[in-house]
Amino acid sequence: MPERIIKAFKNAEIEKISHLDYFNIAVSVDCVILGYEDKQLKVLLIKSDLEEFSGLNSLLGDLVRPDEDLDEASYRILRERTGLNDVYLEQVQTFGRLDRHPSGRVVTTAYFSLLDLHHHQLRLSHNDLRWHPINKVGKLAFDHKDILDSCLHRLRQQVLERPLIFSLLPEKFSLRQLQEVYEAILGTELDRRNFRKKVSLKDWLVDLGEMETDVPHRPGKLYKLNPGLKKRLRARLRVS
Amino acid sequence: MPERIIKAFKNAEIEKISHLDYFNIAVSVDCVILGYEDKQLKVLLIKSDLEEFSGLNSLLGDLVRPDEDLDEASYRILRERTGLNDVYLEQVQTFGRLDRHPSGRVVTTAYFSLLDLHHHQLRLSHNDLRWHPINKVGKLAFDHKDILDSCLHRLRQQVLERPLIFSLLPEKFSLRQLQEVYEAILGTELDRRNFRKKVSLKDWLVDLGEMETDVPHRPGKLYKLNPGLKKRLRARLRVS
DNA sequence: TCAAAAGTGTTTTGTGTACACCCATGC
DNA sequence: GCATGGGTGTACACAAAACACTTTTGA
Repeated sequence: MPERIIKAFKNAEIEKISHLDYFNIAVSVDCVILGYEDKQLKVLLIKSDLEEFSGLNSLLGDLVRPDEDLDEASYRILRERTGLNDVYLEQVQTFGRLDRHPSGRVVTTAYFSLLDLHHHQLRLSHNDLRWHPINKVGKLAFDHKDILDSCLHRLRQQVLERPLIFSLLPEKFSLRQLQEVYEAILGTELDRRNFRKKVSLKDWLVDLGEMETDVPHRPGKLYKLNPGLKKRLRARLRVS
Repeated sequence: MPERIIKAFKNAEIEKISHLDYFNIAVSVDCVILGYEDKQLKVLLIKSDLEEFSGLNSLLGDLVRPDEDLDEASYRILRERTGLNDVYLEQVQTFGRLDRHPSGRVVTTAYFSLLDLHHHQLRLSHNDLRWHPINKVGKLAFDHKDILDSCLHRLRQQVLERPLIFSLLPEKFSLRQLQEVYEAILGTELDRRNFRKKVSLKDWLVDLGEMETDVPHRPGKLYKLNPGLKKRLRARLRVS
């Protein structure tokens, strides 16, 4: 750890231990990358390449570089792993248990991200990357199950308040699709009439004047997210 | 940074830069320690001892030691600064801007803490520690104003949902005192009848069968926090 | 003509808010 | 007896929840 930082936190005890190799704490970010498919919420996981966790999956993370912000680091991971740039990302919590990483002290900040799993630009970086239905995620490497749970908890808290959910859908979608995404996230069934009423009271949607095609039943109207809200989402993100 | 960690995150680019001195990122915690006095919410600040911020106040923080958890580090700061051990503490957010610390790269995790400013065990560690009404906090050192704001935002979000507020009060309190704390936190006035109705519907309070004394008006009943909830608060904390 | 989902309104229930009067105490 | 806050209940508005039938399309 650089001398200047130690001096800035002037403290005899720190000076004593600061030169020990083990004093350094590594900083990483882990991304809970969520998508939606087959009426299920899915999370992108990779086979862990650590011996200690052989056979287990883990979230996508990396060490934070010295020249990048925490937010930037999580955007980088997303970009490297999915090829997507323009996605929703939110910091959730930082995990710092002493024994959370078998190779040493690593403090990690968790982010969740919502994206359209069928986006034409989506290119998974690696064969060992797979989408897993969140209801079927078993044991994960590290404390990644805790991280996943805390991100899902945050997502459930926020999804009714703020128009996050649209990042999971293609640009054009029907009200049924939208409702199914909510049901997948919240794990409950919703009443169709009440749902439509509630959504129509917010200013979230724009009627495209188009209809579904290729459905084996009466086609529904198609909507898109109110373009004014996209900006607000980004602005909100920048605050953190 | 230890070799083992670099190997665990196997990545050619990291290996290249990992031995540079500046690669190391320091990890700190900062505590927004809140108390309540004179119908105002107050935050404990200290005069910054960095030249770059001379004349400014800052939050209480310290580097995280290699052998302590993030949560432990924030408890340690609290203990060192106030002498109090048994206080409410919650992690809020992690701040990692590149230029947030003038001496180098420091990523900090923010916690807020609620305590009884008149607790008999409270012993401030330092003469430069002062309680500042949150409405009169001006410019702070580092990004500490952002940190304070984000903690206050979180506190306001949570205070109606969960029985956090009692940590700010002495063990015995009247409904008026309780209402005044809510008003100080939320920055609004509340209707007394509606407030009492709302509180009585929750299971938060136990009627002590005692009355206020030494008040120049009709004395009110005294209450304490339902003891069952103290445990829940601690349990909740442990999760993070 | 059948299956599947679209689309639409009313009633009930619960919750939040506004508001006014009498009571107990200290001075 | 007056000032101060304690203690209580009711009416209204709004939001959430329950609930059923007709319509449109493709197969």
